[in-house]
Amino acid sequence: MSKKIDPRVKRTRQLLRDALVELINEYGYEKITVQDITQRATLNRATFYLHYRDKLDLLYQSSEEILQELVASIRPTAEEQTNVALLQNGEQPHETFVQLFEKIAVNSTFYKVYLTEKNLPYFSEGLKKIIMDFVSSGIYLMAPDDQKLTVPRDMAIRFYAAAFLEVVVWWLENDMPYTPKFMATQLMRITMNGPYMANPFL
Amino acid sequence: MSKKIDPRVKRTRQLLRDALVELINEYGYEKITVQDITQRATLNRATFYLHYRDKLDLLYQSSEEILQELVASIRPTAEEQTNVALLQNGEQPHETFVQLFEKIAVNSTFYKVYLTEKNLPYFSEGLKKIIMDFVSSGIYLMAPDDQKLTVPRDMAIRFYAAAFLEVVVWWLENDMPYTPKFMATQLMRITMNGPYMANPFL
DNA sequence: TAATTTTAACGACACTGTGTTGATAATACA
DNA sequence: TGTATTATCAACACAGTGTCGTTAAAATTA
Repeated sequence: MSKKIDPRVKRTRQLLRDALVELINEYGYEKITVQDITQRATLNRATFYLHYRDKLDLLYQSSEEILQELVASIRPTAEEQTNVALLQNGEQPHETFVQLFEKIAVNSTFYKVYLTEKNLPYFSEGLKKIIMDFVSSGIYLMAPDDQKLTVPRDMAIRFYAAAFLEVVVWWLENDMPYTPKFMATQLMRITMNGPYMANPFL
Repeated sequence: MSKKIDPRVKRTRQLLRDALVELINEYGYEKITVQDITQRATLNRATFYLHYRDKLDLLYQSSEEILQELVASIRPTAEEQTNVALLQNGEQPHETFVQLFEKIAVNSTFYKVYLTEKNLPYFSEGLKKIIMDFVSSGIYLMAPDDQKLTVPRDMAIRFYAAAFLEVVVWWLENDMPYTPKFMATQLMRITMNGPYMANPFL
């Protein structure tokens, strides 16, 4: 049951999504109107409403599409899901996060706009939730028992998810000065060892 | 040179700011209009424009006021600013963060609305910047030399600032289940020791 | 207290952007 | 080729904005 999509529909939606990214980048999400979007996409304004309810709906569907694609592209290896030793090593990058940075690097122009634009609905929150899932299963693997945690579990999950997301944004804002692998290594180091080098006098 | 403020002006602005918080809490920032705000404040719509340029301007000035008040209320002790030993102890809460949580607790209804409302302009970013300053000076005190850091300095600052902010939001969303002192202690523990209890087999 | 200044209230206005509709033209597909 | 489907276009009512001129109320000053 292959449902064929009218190529005109596909074309129109792509034009609208591309126009949205461009205009957010140029003027910011709040400033732009449906009129602006359709004008940039060289489409009639009424056509917009044949596909999306409003500006927010267009943004939401665009965001979902990209985030779903990200999740689908990150498949943790079976070994990594069970091998605790890999996670314990503070110098060994976590493969999931290497893939995360790599995938973002491929679509970096898109991610940069959607993540660095302040107060853009949905996208940052959506990515944070995805990262929370990764963090949550990572912590569970290392410490299935709450007593092995230094702080309440849900606090720890949100602590690191927000921190990781912020580092991703930092990386994009600075035009990706390091490789995905290096970034994943850094995240692992700061998480396992904290901000300071081990103090021999401690 | 004491500049006297007309009490009518003070009253009007307070009414508008209170109405804004209420309506954000009830309907969300995006949904509400200047009309709604003045109606809730029992003021004429034209009066609004005598004091603020638009809805965003009202939000911005309200946010600035609260954040300035927060900064002013947090005065680090001289000892804390120089005594590295206090910071090194992972079980001793940092006094700055105790005060931060305490101040937020006092105005918790306001902070809860402004911090948990998604995509509210200015406020979260403003608080994050304030926390970044605290984190930055804390890290500088512990590690004035970059070689003593596990990751690049600006990356570490943003990592922890975002993480701390997220924990504050988590605390408010869960209706402050722990005391400010406990929260500050938790932040210190997870920062210095990481998420997992020290492993004797490591 | 009385006079003067400042601010709020009110009604009206043009303007922008929205969401929809009905008719027509263009495109896709069987 | 014929039949859907989709896009275009002009027009419409509507909601919200920002401003203006006038009038009323309140605060400050003499």
